[in-house]
Amino acid sequence: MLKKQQLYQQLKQDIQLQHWAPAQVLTQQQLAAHYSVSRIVVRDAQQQLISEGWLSAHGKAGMQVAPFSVAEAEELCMLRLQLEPLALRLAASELSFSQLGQAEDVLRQLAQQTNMPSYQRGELNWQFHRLLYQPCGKVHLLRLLDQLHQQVARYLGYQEQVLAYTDTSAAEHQQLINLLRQRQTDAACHLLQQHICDASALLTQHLKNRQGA
Amino acid sequence: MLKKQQLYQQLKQDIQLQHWAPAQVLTQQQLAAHYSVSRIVVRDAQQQLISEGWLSAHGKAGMQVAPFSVAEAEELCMLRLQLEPLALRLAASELSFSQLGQAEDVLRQLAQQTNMPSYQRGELNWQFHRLLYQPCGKVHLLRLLDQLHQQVARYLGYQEQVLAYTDTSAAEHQQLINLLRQRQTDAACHLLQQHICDASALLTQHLKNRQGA
DNA sequence: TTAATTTAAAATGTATACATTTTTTGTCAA
DNA sequence: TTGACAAAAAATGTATACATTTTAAATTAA
Repeated sequence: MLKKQQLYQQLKQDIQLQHWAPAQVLTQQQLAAHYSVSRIVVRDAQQQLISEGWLSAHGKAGMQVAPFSVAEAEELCMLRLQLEPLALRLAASELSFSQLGQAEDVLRQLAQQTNMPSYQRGELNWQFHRLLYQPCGKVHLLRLLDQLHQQVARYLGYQEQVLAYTDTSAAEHQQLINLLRQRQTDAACHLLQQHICDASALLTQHLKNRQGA
Repeated sequence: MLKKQQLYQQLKQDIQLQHWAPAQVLTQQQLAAHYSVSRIVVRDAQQQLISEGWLSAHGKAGMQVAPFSVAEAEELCMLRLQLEPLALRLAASELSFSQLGQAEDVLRQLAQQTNMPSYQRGELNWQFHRLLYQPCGKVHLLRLLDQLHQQVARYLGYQEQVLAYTDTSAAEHQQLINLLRQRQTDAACHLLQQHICDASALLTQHLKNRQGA
């Protein structure tokens, strides 16, 4: 087992779940002690997390957990809005019925297992979207979308129910599948755009309220 | 002086200039010896370059210089085509006359100093574009565009004159400035789109010819 | 000769140790 | 008290050393 990769995953998740607070300053030693690994391992993970935007170099000493900002959240949503419909458009003609079925399976999971922790619900939600984009075959685009999703996920604050998977969302997802199965690509892309747009508005409004409080 | 950062820059440039060939497999020790640093330093740089797509993990041992593929080049161009006009649109209303003047200065440099090595011409060309996007204020988008440009730059193969800065390109750049100065945002974005589209076509065609030869 | 298994070499992952830089603390003078 | 300067503590950058894994080689049996 590669400790490096383990620590990378763990640390990223801990940031995502806000076990390390936004804007908090961490030291290599602190993390090495906390996770019981040597500083070398911390450095490797740190490097990767910095270049993915989870951490930022903090002056000459220490690293800072990426702080929250409404502006950044809006930017991330904007990028999703720009790129996900593109990915879907490229993937649409390649999407096999079996793949569409797979995506539907994920939807069913979401609908049935209602007592799942919201962290997992978020993951499943992305898995659904990801399955639809996958066949576009653009590695850079897909990697980028993965990163965007993870960054947005930070802002969702998984303990909140407000932004969880709603009935409306479920219906839209099903409709998306239907459109794709009928090869109505334009309509599907448009629906997706609307879907992301709504989710973005919900998120940014929520953040603004929270900031005010 | 941080050796880590130095090596990162140097190694990236060496890959860009194809001193390390595409698809070549490198070892940490090899690089440590070649650049006269310890393996730790190599690891730090390696990690960063992997997550930016210059290198890829190669099985369990070694790293591979990202190979060339026409498909990847096309994808990178597509992403530029999707994102740069967006950045320009967001920046357009914020662009001050002084900033437009700065961009024009870069154009003049390109026009006058005709004996510049093509590597530097490429850099100046990007500097011009970058100045126009900067005021959009979207850090993720700008970082992304920087990375895209650098990756595309690999494919340009700076020794070639074919893809160098042409008169047509110069004229289009100037026209872009004029449109922006008159706040004709839509026209400017459209011109930019055309500009990138042409450059992309030139590049991919060139790659396809090269592959056939 | 060839295939397979064992053995040696090399490369990476990780830890520890040292050097340098940065930050903090503490003392002393104004 | 405050400000500046010096000393010490802490954190990071880098190197070396060790352990583990992976690759290559070599020896042996069929």
